[in-house]
Amino acid sequence: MQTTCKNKAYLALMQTSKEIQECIRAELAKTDLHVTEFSVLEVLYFHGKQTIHEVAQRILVSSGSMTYVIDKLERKHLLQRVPCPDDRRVIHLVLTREGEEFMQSVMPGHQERVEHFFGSLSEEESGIFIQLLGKIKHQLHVQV
Amino acid sequence: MQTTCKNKAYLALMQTSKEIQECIRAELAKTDLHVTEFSVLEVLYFHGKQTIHEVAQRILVSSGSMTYVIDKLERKHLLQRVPCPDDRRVIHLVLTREGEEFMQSVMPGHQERVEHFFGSLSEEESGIFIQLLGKIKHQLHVQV
DNA sequence: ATCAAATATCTCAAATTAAAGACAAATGAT
DNA sequence: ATCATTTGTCTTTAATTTGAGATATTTGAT
Repeated sequence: MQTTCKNKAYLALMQTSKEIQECIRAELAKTDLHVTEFSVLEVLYFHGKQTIHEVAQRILVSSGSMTYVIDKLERKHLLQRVPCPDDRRVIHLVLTREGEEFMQSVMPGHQERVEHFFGSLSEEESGIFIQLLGKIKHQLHVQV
Repeated sequence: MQTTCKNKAYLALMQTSKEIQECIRAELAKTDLHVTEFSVLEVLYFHGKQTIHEVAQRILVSSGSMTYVIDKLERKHLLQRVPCPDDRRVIHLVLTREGEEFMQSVMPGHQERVEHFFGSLSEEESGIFIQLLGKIKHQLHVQV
């Protein structure tokens, strides 16, 4: 029944991320947004105009889910689909002014919460943590 | 548009865990099991007999999902519900012999994959990683 | 002993997600 | 220029998950 050190790391990683997701969900409940919706807005807020495909790759959801979640966000007037004139297959997503304002009002609290989550880590430890995650993430794409 | 160091850590954590989950899903596709089903089996495999409630807490899914997923696993003869005589509200989950054998056949490959994911980390780094996750996880339960 | 509150599981409806395939547009090889 | 391939989005269907409420049991206070 012995688990290796790597397995411990794996379990800790998966469980911690899930707990964080749960906290974020609870936080977002007040705003009538779900985690996936918020993730889309977050990408646009930080990176500006993006194609649907780009956003999907960043937040790792299927194209079907993207359509669904964009529909909802568009109905809430938080973002807009903008067809790309250069490539007619492509649709860009942009925050509406309302969406921008919404994010500006929500992000401070969100950031604060994130700061709190990682508050027990020193700057140095945060740096190390990011670096280790980078190594792991890189390794994921290395073929066996 | 500047993101803090902690926010980078947060995004890296969430994205890496999601990518890993995606890898695991792809791996499990061959076995006709879904991630949640496998997670339940994993808990039982490592910790032995557990109540439904205990498993739910470990893998962080709702009670409704537990019922659903246990039904499926029971139909596949991989585990059994065993009512607890001491507390008649409680139901224990135990791997069947078939379930035990299945896990024994699958775990080596799974472990190998996990080892691969974390293969770019030294033993020392893995230890640090676990330690940092522990700090973060602990902090999650600290009230603001 | 009684009763309110807490706990463990289940049920069912609604929301979310993924998976597969369809379609249109762009790309690249010939 | 043509055509197969790839890319980006959408549609549809089926599977999964949550959330709220129901039930049964236990616990703890009176």
